[in-house]
Amino acid sequence: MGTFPWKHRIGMASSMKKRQDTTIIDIARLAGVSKSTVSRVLTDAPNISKDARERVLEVVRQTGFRPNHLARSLRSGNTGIVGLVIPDIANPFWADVARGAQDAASDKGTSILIFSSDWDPDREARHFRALLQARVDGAIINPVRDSLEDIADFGIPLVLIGSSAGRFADLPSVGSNIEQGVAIGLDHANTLGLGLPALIVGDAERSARLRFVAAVKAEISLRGSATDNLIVEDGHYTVEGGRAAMERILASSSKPTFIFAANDLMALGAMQAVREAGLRCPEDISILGFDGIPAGEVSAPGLTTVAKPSRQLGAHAFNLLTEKRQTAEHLTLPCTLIERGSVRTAPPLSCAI
Amino acid sequence: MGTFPWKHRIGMASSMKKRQDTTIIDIARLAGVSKSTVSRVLTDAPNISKDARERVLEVVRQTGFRPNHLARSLRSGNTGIVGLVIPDIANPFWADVARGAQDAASDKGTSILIFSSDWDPDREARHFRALLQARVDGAIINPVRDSLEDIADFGIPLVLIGSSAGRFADLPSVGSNIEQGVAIGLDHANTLGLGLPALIVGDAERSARLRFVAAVKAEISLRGSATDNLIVEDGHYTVEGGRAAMERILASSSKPTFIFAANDLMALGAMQAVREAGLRCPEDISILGFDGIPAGEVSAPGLTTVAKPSRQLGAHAFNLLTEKRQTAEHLTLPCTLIERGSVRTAPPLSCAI
DNA sequence: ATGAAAGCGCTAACAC
DNA sequence: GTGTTAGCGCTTTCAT
Repeated sequence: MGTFPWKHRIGMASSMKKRQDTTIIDIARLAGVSKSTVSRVLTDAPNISKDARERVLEVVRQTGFRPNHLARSLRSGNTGIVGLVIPDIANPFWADVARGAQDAASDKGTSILIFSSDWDPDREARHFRALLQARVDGAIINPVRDSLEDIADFGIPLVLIGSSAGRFADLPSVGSNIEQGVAIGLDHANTLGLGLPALIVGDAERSARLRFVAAVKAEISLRGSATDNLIVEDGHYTVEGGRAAMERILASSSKPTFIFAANDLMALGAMQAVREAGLRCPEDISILGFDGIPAGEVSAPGLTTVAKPSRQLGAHAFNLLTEKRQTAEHLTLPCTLIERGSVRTAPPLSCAI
Repeated sequence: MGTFPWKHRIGMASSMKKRQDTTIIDIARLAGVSKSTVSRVLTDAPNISKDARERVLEVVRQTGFRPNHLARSLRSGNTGIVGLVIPDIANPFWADVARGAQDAASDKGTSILIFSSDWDPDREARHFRALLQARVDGAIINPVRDSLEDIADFGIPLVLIGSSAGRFADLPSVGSNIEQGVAIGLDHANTLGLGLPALIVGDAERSARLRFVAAVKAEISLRGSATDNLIVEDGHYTVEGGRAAMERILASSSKPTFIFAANDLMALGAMQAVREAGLRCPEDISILGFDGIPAGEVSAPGLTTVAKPSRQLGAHAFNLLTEKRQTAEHLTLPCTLIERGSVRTAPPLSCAI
């Protein structure tokens, strides 16, 4: 429990307003009313005479009084704080999700406690505990694993976020529509006559991988092609992993000309590998990403990708948290295609529409 | 004030442990001691019999009891929460700073309330208020403007972070060493015989710009060159701005072969502009960035840049906050050079060592 | 419409 | 060493 014995107090500056040791009682005395009246004014309670309200408000203004949120929370039961547990705030996709949640929360006067789990169940558990003790009003979490036994009876409103979120029928969730995203990506590729993609995917333990691969296979089957010998390489969701995966693909006997990566970081890594191998993107190999992170704008060529609505994801998650619903709602937001330069746009002669 | 009337409570799952309505009193009764004893055990106070301690601990374990942090905070005066106000959590540099602070805080059992100010004084002010009301134990802030009148008498421990942080003598601060960073960048360039740089910088209102330009001029003077007709273009710290600035430079009569951008985003934008103009980087134009964001790894060519120790910045800021010092300490962390491919490495014949 | 009083769950004097 | 007693600053009945 970090303690802060050193209360840095400098200046006193211009206004000379005292440190916040003023309480509701002082206000009451100054305004010539009881502390209940002050409380009522401050909480916008009904049945307050216009006169009393104005007197109190005036004193509050003069003193610069701000009610102690802690005391208020202890009494009323809610803190005006929600928790957000994501894999890594330094990951651009998740940072954007956090930003979306933050903005939505800010609109409602709520603050956000952010934690990074690093996909580590232990860290995740620690963070859950911290959230509970902070008595947050609710939490938005991207569950590390598929089992949530520990958090199911958290006793606070929960919203799950991310690809695997929808799997928990009991809990409200918001995620992007992977299937639709894969569909528009593959649709685009098909329009350009790109043929079957080789896949670079994330870790097998995470259900996101299964879902992505399944969606790709479904989409390919739909077009009447076989999915049996689809190339699938692990890229661990990182640039380095993507590069290594691409190197393996390049070294193999198969010579795919179209790579579909399950996230942008891996796509970018693959792009580097392609370049380092002396090949050109998109002329020799087309690369399609999945995320829509800003880094894809500045690569050369720019990364064509299926963008997830990261910010909206965060915003909707927050809104879901505040709405009082009886049934667990499952929101699925659509992805959009961002065309940049990493996919060969000039279809060959034998192009099939 | 967001209220959460809907307490989603599902499952009851396996453990059937009740909702946290258990209090320290229940524990006391169950353990056959008084509530003070329980409190003492829970706060690791001295003078507790081994026997009592064990009985209490056992009951706590069985009930899964977790003390109400709110009540504890109200009484003890500290919340175990610190605030972090940065320009934008979706900005990779700041996200990394946040991550550093988060990790340092996590080690000490402290949680972090993160806010994005968007360089907007109003938003910043709102966030300050939220922090105060949440009764955080302290705050790390990157001040939007150079005046801090409002926050000087915050009454809570404060640590300033960022380039302009050191300007507030009264408040402890941590920032990266811009002068040293500029020096190693320009040193590198000089070694390669790159000549005078054209600068792409941020907005004039922020002191960071002045500091950067001043450092560059100082460094150039030191080498005996004139700094009078240094090219300086605004890039507003964004990719788009950097691209536009580069286009302006390209369109001008001056034909610099070396660009030094005050942040990586602008450097990356400049790189795009160079490419779009049909020129090559680094053969025709060398580009040096300043930040060290991951996106610089995946550009083509990779961005050579002066990296700020973003994560350490956050970590040190947090540590500064918790340390009890009497004097306001000013920490300045060194930058490091990351060589990638955007600076021409083969010096011309007329190279000066 | 307003005041008095009773806590929210916990920590910190103060007794013993 | 342990229990008793006050509150922390606020919201919320319950009277009036």
